[in-house]
Amino acid sequence: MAQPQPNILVVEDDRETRSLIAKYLRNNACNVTTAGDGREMVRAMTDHRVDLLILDVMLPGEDGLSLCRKVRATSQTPIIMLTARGEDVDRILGLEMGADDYLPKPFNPRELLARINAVLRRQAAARNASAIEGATVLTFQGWRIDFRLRELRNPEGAKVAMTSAEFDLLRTLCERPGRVLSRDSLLDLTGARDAGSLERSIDVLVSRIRRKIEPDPQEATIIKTVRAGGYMFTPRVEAATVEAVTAAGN
Amino acid sequence: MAQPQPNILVVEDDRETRSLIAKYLRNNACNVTTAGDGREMVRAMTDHRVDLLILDVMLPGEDGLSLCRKVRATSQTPIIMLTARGEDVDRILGLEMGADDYLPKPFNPRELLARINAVLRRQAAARNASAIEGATVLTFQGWRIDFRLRELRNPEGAKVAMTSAEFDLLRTLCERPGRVLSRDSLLDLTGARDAGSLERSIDVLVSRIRRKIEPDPQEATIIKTVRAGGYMFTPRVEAATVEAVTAAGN
DNA sequence: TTTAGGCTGTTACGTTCTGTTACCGCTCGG
DNA sequence: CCGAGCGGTAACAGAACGTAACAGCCTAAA
Repeated sequence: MAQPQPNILVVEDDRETRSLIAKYLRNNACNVTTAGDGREMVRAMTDHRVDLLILDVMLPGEDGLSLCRKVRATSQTPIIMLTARGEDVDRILGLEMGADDYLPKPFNPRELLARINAVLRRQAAARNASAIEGATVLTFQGWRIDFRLRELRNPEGAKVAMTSAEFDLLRTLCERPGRVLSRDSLLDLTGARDAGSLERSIDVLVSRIRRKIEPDPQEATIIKTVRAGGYMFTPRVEAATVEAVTAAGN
Repeated sequence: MAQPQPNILVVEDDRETRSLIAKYLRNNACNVTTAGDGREMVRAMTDHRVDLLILDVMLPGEDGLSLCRKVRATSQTPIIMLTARGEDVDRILGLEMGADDYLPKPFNPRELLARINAVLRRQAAARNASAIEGATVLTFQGWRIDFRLRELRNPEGAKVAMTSAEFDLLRTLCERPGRVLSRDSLLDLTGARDAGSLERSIDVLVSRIRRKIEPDPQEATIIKTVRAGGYMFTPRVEAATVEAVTAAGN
């Protein structure tokens, strides 16, 4: 859903198990990296983006539960825990709610794949839902976009005048950060399709938006161009929902 | 809306899971009470106000679905059900019983918090909407509009003269805050359609209203224009208090 | 009934917005 | 190094919007 080939990091000390899992997943449209312990895991996660973590509970050095908690402290990367025995399951469920799913060994690799897909799907849905449904205010790099008031404020808090079409496009982009959106789908998503418009009009709009929000419009950093692909909104986006609800309530 | 710290009651028999949820929520600006079964739940709910209920499906004695139904019979307290391992059956049952959301175990506490916020937000919005529907007096940004007396007062309390077409349009707009209304539907909603009038007449009316209520008519903030869409009333609208209605009425 | 005054929709004109086009520079493959 | 294709953006024209001005209509008082 998010992307055709999810990046999966397998953390498992037993070499044989590890390569077996990796091989099976690679045969099923996954990019797989492996790590034998916590240190290797950390290195792998700083090296490249990881979409999902498969984490053995029993590991040399720092154990899986502890690693799970640490990962959770800084990221929302989904985690599937592999437990040695069925009896441990309750303990893991009770003690460590940071994991998104667990799988008792021994397991059928097909089931692992099914759970991976389920977790990724759930996550994509949740992220999408929370962004679309609730949030009336999103923030990125200090900027603040308010869908309700249809206004944009820069990091200094000053209002930045946006026209309707510019606002709609920026909104569409920053509701889907990190995804490449084709000109075609942008026309659909902004509802500009009916108004009879060609794909190049998106380029012009992007150019006009960049002039307003990019520090150096010559070298775009917020809205990146993907050659032959479309555009991508790159900053991390966060919903300012909680503050908004609280503030609105009073 | 009710308050910055919502009162949440967690009903879950497993002590460890219960205290973990409670701890996490307390760290995230919630007042939490806990109960281990249905009886404790009822006692907690009579003791103090509960803004949201988190209800495990599997409970000793009366189960979660049954409790959910009973609560729904007498109150509108929002409910989030915790279901054992993702059985769709539970989900459907739970939603039919009147739960507002469900969450399959195991779950990420962040997700629980996100759903809590979503449910509370939804409820606040619904309550506000129904309050607006029946109200005879609405307020926004200190302004006060009284449908019965057909008068508008500014934040200083001074009456602002409105013609009846202006009043009808303003009323129509501020009864539907945050929604883009097309010129066409505005003609319908204000009942001006019969009077044979073109869509541009809405523009003129909006312009006249703005001159009376916008601080800077050049840059509208209360009634926003959505190009090729229509107009939107942006301020948060609240139904005036009962006392205020009485006072104003006499 | 007449008349004055206010309300309302229509028209017209200036302003702003937006899609289209054209031109130029860049990138990539050869 | 070249050519083809892609993207950035200035310039333009058409559409949408804001609003002043006007004329028809209604109401109320004389």
